[in-house]
Amino acid sequence: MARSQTPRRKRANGVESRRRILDAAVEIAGERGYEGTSIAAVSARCGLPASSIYWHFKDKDDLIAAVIETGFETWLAAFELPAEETGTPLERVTAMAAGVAERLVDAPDFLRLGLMLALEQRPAEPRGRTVFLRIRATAAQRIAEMIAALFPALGEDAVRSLTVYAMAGADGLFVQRQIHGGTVDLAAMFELHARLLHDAAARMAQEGDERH
Amino acid sequence: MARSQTPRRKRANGVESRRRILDAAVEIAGERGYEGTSIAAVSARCGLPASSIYWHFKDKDDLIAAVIETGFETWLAAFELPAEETGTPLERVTAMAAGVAERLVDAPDFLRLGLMLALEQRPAEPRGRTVFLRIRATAAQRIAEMIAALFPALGEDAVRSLTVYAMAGADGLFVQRQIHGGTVDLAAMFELHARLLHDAAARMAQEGDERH
Amino acid sequence: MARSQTPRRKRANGVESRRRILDAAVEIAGERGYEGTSIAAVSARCGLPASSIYWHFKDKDDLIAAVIETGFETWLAAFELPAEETGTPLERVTAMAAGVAERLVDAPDFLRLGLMLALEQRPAEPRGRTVFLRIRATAAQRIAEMIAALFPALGEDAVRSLTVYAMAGADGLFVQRQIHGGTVDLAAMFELHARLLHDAAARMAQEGDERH
Amino acid sequence: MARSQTPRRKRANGVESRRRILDAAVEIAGERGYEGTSIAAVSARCGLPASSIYWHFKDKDDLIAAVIETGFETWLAAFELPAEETGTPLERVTAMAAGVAERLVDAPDFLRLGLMLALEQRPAEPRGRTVFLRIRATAAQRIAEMIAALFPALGEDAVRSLTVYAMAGADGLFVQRQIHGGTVDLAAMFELHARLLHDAAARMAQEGDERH
DNA sequence: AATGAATGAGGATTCATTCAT
DNA sequence: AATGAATGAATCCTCATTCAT
Repeated sequence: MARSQTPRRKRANGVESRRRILDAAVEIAGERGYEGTSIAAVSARCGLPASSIYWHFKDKDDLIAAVIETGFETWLAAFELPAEETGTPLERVTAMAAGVAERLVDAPDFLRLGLMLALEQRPAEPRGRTVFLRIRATAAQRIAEMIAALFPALGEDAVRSLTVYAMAGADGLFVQRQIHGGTVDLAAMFELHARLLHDAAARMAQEGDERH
Repeated sequence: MARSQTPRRKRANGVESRRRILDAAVEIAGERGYEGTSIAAVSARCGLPASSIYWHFKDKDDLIAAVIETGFETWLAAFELPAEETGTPLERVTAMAAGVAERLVDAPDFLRLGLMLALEQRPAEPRGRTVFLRIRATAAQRIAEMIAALFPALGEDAVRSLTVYAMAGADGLFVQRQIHGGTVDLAAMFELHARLLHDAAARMAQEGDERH
Repeated sequence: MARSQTPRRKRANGVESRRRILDAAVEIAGERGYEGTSIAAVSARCGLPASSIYWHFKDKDDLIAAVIETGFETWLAAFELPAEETGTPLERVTAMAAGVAERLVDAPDFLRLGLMLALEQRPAEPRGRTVFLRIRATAAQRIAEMIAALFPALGEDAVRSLTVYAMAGADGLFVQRQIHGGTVDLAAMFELHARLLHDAAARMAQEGDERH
Repeated sequence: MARSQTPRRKRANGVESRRRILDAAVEIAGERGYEGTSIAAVSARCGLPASSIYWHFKDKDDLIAAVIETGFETWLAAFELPAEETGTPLERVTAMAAGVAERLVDAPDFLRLGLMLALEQRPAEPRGRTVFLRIRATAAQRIAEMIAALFPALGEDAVRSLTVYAMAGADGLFVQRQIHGGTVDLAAMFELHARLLHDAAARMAQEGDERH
C-alpha cells in the first residue's frame, strides 16, 4: 500500500519512453543528419540516460531506422485519401498534389532526414537509408499507377519518365521550402507542378496515339 | 647535381598541397556530408598529415567552405556559354537546360555536399552552407533574368514562381540521379523540364497579356 | 559464490573513482599548474581512462575547480580550533599563526595550485581561480574579525591594512618554503610574523587612542 | 641603387625583432605562465612567424629564460640607488622598501612569471626558473648584507631569518597586489613592512647583546 | 635575417557502446 | 524497464619544432 502512494510516473513505462526517445531523435536527426546525431544529444533532449536508449534500440543505426519508419507512418496516417475517384484527370492530379503539399509543410523533420540519408553515398549504408528508399519506391509505384490509370495511352517509358519528374518536382520543391522557408508557397507551387505534369502527360498520350 | 637526386623529402609547395587537400575533401564530404568528413580521413586520402591541413585551413569549417567555393568555381569554369543569343525561346531554354544537365552528370561531389549542407538546419550554421546558398542565389538571379528577357510580358510574381520551379526541378532531378544512378537519363529529363517551363511561361505571359 | 572470485573487472563505484581522480589531480596540478595538468597525466596517475574522468567532471576547468574546493575542505577539516578564547592577545595571535603554519607544512599541493591560479591573469579566468579567491576572501574576513576583536581601538583602515599584511606574510612565507624547502622553519617564521603583527596592532591601537 | 628605394623597414633588423618577440613573450607569459605560453600566441602578438622566433631563440625554454633575464635587467636598471649611505637604520630600511614598492607597481609581468615558475615543482625544471631563483638569491644576499651592516650585533641566524621574512613580505605583498589590484596601497604596506622589520631587527640585536 | 610549409606527438573532449545492478 | 559508471576509439585541433629556401 505504501508503495502505490507515489503514483504512476516513474513507474517504468516502456511505450512512453520509446516515444520520447523517437521524438527527440527526429528533431535532432532532422536538423543535423545521421552523423550529426549523437546519442548523448538525443539523451539530453529526451531526458533519459544514454544507456536507456540502448534498452529500446539495438544501436544508433537501429534508432535512426526507427525514426524513419515511425516518421513515415505518422506522416501517412495524416493523409485523408480523397477516396472518391471522380473528376477530370487534371482535377485528380491537382488534388493529389495538394494533399502532398499539405503534408510537406509540417512534417519536415523526418523527410529532411530521409533526403539527407538518400544523398549520402557512404560505403556502409545506414539501414535508415534503405528504409527510406524503400518507402520512396512504393510511393513512386503509387504515382506511376495513378498516371497509368489516368492516361491509359501512355507507354511504359513515358509513365516512368513522368513518375521520375513528379518525384523530382516534389523533392525539389521540398528543398526550396527548406532553404527559403515560408517565402515559398508550397500549395501554389504544387498546383503548378500538377498542371505541368498533367499537360505533359496529355501531350505524350496524344503523341503516342498518333504514332500508332 | 648530385644534390637533386633525392627529391629532398617533401619539397614545400603550398599551392599543390592545398589542391590535394581540397581534392580529397570534396570526395569525402560529397560522400558523407559535413559531420561525416573527418580530418583524419581527408589526411589519409591526400597523404598529408592532419596538422598540415590546419596550416592551409583554419578549421574544418573553413576547409568545407573552401571546398564549396572552389568546387563551384571549377564547375562554372566548365560551362561554355552558348553566347549566341538567338533562337526561339524554347530553343534557348532547352539549350540552357542541356548545359546544366551536362554539368550535373559529372560534378556531383560538390553539389551533393552543397545540398546536404542546405538541408541541414543546425543552430551553428557551417560557413559552407552560407557560401553554397549565396552561390545558389546568384544562379537563381541569372535564371530569373533569362526568363524575364524571354517572356517580357511576365509579371514579377510569375517570374519568381517560374524561377523557383526551375531550381526545384534541377535539384529534384539531381536527387533522383543520386538515388537511382545511371537509370535516370538526366539529359532527357532536363529537356522535359525545359519544355514544361517554357510552356508554363508562355501561358502565363499570355494570360497576363489578356488581363490587361 | 564461484562468481565473486574475480572481483568482476572494475565494479562501478562512483564515489571511490571520483576521489581517486581528485587525488591524482591535486598532485599533478599542485606541481605543474593549470595548463601543465593534462587529463592524460591525471588518467595515468589515477588508473582510470581519460573518458571516465569526463563522466565525473564536465571539463578540465570543472576538475580543477573541484580540486580547489575539496582541497580546501580537507584542509579546513584538519584544523582543530583552539576553541578556548583565553590568553593575551599575543598568545592568541601566536596560537593562530602556529595553527596555520602547521597546516601549511603538509598540505602544499592544493595551496600551491591556488596561488598559481591567483597569479595568472588570463582573459578567460579558470573557475578554480574564482573559487580559490572566494575562499581566501572568507579567510581574510575571519582574520579581520579576530584582529578587530583583540584590538577594539583599531579603526577600519588599520584592521584592513593589518589583514592584508597578515595574509601577505602567510603567502610569502609559503612561497619561501616552496622555494627553499625544509631550510625554512615555518613554525619559527610564523611565530615571528605573529609577534610583529601583534606589535604593530598594539602600536596602531595606541596611536589611534591618543589621537582622540 | 634601385635597391634602397624601399627604405629601412623590412631591412631585416635582428635587434628590433628580438625585442618585439621578448615584449610579446613577457606579456603572455606574465599572464599565463610557462605552459600557458605557446609559441603561436607569441608569434601572433609580435607579428613575426613562429619560425622567426626560433631564429632568435633556441627553443621555448630559452625564450622564457631570456624573458626572465632581460625582464630583470630592465627592472634593475630602473632603480636609482640611493647611494648616499646616511640616515638612521629605520630611514634606510624604509627608503629601500620604498624603492622596491615603487618598482613593484609597474613591472609585474616579469615578476609574476618568475613567481609562477618558482611555485612550479615539475621534474624537468625550466631554465627560466633557475635563472629567476639565482636572481632572487643575489637579491636576498644584498638584503642580508644590508641588515648585517645596519645591525652589526645580529647573529647569522637572526640575519637569515630576517632576510627570509623580508623577502616573504615582499613576495606576499606583491601577490596581494596581483589579486586585489589598486586596492592595495603598496607604498604604505611596504612602509609598514620596513618598520616591522626594523623593529624586529633592533629587538633581536638587543636580545643578542644582553645574552653576552 | 627571415619565413612558408610541414610534421609527429599530444592536447581536450566526445563517440557509440557495454555491463552490473 | 532503467540507469550509473565505465571504456577504447575517434573526434578536432594545437603543440613545439624543423627545414629548405
